[in-house]
Amino acid sequence: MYMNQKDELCLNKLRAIRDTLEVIQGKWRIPIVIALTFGNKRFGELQRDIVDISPKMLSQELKALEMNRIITRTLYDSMPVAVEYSLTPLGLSMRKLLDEILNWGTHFREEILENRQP
Amino acid sequence: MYMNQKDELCLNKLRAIRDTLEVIQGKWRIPIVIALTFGNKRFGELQRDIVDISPKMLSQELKALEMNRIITRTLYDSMPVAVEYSLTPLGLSMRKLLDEILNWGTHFREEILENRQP
DNA sequence: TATAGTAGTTACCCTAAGGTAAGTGGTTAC
DNA sequence: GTAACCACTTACCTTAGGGTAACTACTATA
Repeated sequence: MYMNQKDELCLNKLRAIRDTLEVIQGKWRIPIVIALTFGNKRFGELQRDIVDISPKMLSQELKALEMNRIITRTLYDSMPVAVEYSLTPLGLSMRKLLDEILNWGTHFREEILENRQP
Repeated sequence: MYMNQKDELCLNKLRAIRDTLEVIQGKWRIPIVIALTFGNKRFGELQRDIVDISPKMLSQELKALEMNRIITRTLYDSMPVAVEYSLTPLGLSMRKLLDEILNWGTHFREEILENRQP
């Protein structure tokens, strides 16, 4: 069986979409990225900024974001030890995507609320 | 404790983001929406277009999308019974969002592959 | 010496997401 | 009459995501 161009294009699109979703999916990754758009932060700062996140989830999601090259972990060999997290260029490139997610979410809520009480 | 404007703005943003993620999250919702951007489709057509989706998942996700007013289900009282799914204006308004998800996914893949063999 | 802050880790648990396989009730074509 | 298409539904199972609580190892301060 041969694949035509349309099928191949479609598969590429779905793959790109899955890639994005894999990176942004979950409860905490976008909040972490957004927190870091306000500047580099340390583990404790992130924990205080992102209300309700546990150290386990924060640590786990930071590792995943680092593996995906969205953030960088910098260890300062000071006493006591300090760790700083920051966005990579790839992380910064999520700006437009995050804006669209935000915009559509706002639009969605307006539409739903609007149409609930006509 | 009072909340300042910055905190409130941040909470609104996170809520909007959670709203969007709730709608697009999961393995099948975006593929379904994308399939419907090519035109109205019937259950069986969707099942054939979206490779690997089971009737259970398709039915389940269609219901969720309908509840979120992203798609409409139209029953034609013909023999045999025909059902057609189509995007609502709200569903159509996801275009830019989907484009950004697609764009960033493509960019992400390029960056990752690029940096793997420098 | 006890307390708090640095940055996490580990063990355990529960729920939700998703997959598999089979069945349902109707119609139409062979 | 039986096979196949339409649009699903149901029961069952496995895995992944996420939560809680306690613990680690080190340092600084009262």
